[in-house]
Amino acid sequence: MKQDLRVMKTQESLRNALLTLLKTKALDSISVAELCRLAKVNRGTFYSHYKDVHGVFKHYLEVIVEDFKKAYEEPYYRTGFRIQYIRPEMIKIFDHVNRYKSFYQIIFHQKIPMMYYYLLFDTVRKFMYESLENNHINPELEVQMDYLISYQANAILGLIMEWNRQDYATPTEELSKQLITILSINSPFRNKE
Amino acid sequence: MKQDLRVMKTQESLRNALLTLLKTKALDSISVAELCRLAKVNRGTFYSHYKDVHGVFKHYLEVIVEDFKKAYEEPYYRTGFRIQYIRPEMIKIFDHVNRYKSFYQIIFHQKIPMMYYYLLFDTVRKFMYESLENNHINPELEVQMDYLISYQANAILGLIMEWNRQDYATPTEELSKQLITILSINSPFRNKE
DNA sequence: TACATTATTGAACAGATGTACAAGAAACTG
DNA sequence: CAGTTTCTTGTACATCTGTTCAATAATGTA
Repeated sequence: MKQDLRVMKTQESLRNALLTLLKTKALDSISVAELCRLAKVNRGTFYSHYKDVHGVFKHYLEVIVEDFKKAYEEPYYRTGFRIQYIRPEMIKIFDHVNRYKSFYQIIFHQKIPMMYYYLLFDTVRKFMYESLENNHINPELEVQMDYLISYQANAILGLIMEWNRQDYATPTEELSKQLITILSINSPFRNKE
Repeated sequence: MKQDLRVMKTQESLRNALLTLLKTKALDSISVAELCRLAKVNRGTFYSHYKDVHGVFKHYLEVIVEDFKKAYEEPYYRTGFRIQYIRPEMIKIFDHVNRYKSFYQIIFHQKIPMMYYYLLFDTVRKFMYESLENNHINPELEVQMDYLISYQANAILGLIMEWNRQDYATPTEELSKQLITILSINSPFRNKE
């Protein structure tokens, strides 16, 4: 049983309308009414498909997360996460973010709800979880996986947020070089000795 | 020139009403109209003080950030950030978050705008910036301060978010122990060898 | 205390939200 | 192709938003 043609038409129309509106105004300033007017969809119909405008936007995020996963899961990544190999892995991620920066700018915006951030956070966490499993590291250390993963995953997102804050001025190559340097620092705030 | 008494009364009334409403419903479900009804403040008056309900909530966040800073800036913290001394520093922060967890639960909620997260992020970044300056580390390494700081600051927030996700089940002592262990791992995903 | 200043109120407005329901239109199914 | 199912539409309603404005009340000050 496939999708009803009318449903597909309605949703596609709303998605196109959102893309059009996003060219000229911020996501959080787009109302359901405005979106429906442009898409020529009855407002009642809208509410039978989505809860709010974010519901429509979420569709794009799913596409992006899909690309994110693809960028990450290419065969040679499965080699692990050792520091000397981190560059080719990360540059792919940074390339991905760079490719979709117009969306990341929206997602990271002050007025946008945390839900999108969590989607990214969870995606990165899942990647790291798999990496850690494959490499079964530090069984002697008493670290709760969840904390280690959340620490590392959010650190990467912190890097990307900084990149976003600087309007993606840093080239991806430079960014991954920065990451390598950061990772090579043993303890984050050690003194020189 | 001090504040007008009427202004103070209005704002206090709105703040109290918000606290009352937060006991029974989520921040994002509280409308300006409802808040004003409970506070017995004219809606027009509301808009001459705040832009929306978040404007009122922000006041509490300022109080919390103030406490955060106090928790961080106690004299002996100025000793630096070396790994062996990180425990007493961090436990204070974790204690702070634990003390205000009902607020952090709100801030970290899916539907809440990123603005509060940025406020935390910026606060932690500022702390780290000062720590790094005092300890003038790795001048030989070519790291852009901004990236290093955003990486580290967001990593800590990742830890706190994970704590929040687990409903603050982990005791603060255990959490700071986890942090020490994580920091002691040289590269985040090194293989054992 | 009297006066000038400033804040609050109430009312009104156009537009938005979220929900409901009957009537009509479009799509699937045999 | 006909019939049934499902979706969309139009309309309506109560409530909320954000803004404006004149009238009124409270405050600070000379």
